[in-house]
Amino acid sequence: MNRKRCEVEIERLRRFIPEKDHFEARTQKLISLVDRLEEETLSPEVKIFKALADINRLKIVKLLKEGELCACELTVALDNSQSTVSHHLSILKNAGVIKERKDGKWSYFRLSDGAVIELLNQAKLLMDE
Amino acid sequence: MNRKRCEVEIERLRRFIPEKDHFEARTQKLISLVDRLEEETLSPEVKIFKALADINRLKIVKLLKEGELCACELTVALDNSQSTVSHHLSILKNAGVIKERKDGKWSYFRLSDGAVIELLNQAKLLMDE
DNA sequence: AGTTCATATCAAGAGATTTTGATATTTAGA
DNA sequence: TCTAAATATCAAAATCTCTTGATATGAACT
Repeated sequence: MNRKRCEVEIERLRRFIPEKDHFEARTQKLISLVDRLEEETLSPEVKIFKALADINRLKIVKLLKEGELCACELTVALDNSQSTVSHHLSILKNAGVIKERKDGKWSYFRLSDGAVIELLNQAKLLMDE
Repeated sequence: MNRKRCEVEIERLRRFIPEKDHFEARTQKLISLVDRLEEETLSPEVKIFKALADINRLKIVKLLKEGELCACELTVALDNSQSTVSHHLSILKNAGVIKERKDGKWSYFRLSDGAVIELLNQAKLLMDE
């Protein structure tokens, strides 16, 4: 969002809003808010939400709430192909939602933080409301 | 996930795990967990995460944290086309993340609940960790 | 060393989402 | 009633994401 364009737009919008002072305040607030929204800050957040925005990955996360599981157990549980599960696990790991521990030929996964559970709880709260 | 297939898999896995009793307990737990994961319960949650899994929609939500804004203000702020913003707003509304109030020819949007802000806070917590 | 199993990676196809431009709908005001 | 503005909707193109099947890698066991 570039500031010049925004100011041009303010001029345009100004014509349609009766209380000019109030409008002035609104758009000023808007401009400063947009300026503070940096894409670099937002993309790790998008990554987390993207990671949770899939039914298979959400199932994985819910299974891991109860404790550590290996990739092979998750493959059985989800009834998906091995490569699909591996792909989903890498997306979750990449987003920082889960952590991996290797033991011989097995890979064990666990939730990386209690914040994940809180995230799910808040989503449920919003859902039920 | 069907139970019979799961039990066949247990037989297969049993051969690779030394402590049979421990394994038995693990897989039993796994079976009961999977049985409790219903797709119907999970999809509204997926919908919420999908709604937040886009940089433009996340920007909208962050702008709305500070208060109500109309669609035209959001269009200016996001520097996107009118139809794109309208589309993103309808996805957020549909997921229950935002609420709409119509006033004349304007549509004003606001976060539907404090849970949305908490959701973002938890994501940030996870991100920073 | 050779085999087997667990997991990762890759390329291709199927499917979903996002953006765009055009066109509708609704509301306010002349 | 006519016009202009705000928003919604639609179809098509562009872009992602998911799944699959094939193959690669690396650990454990013989």
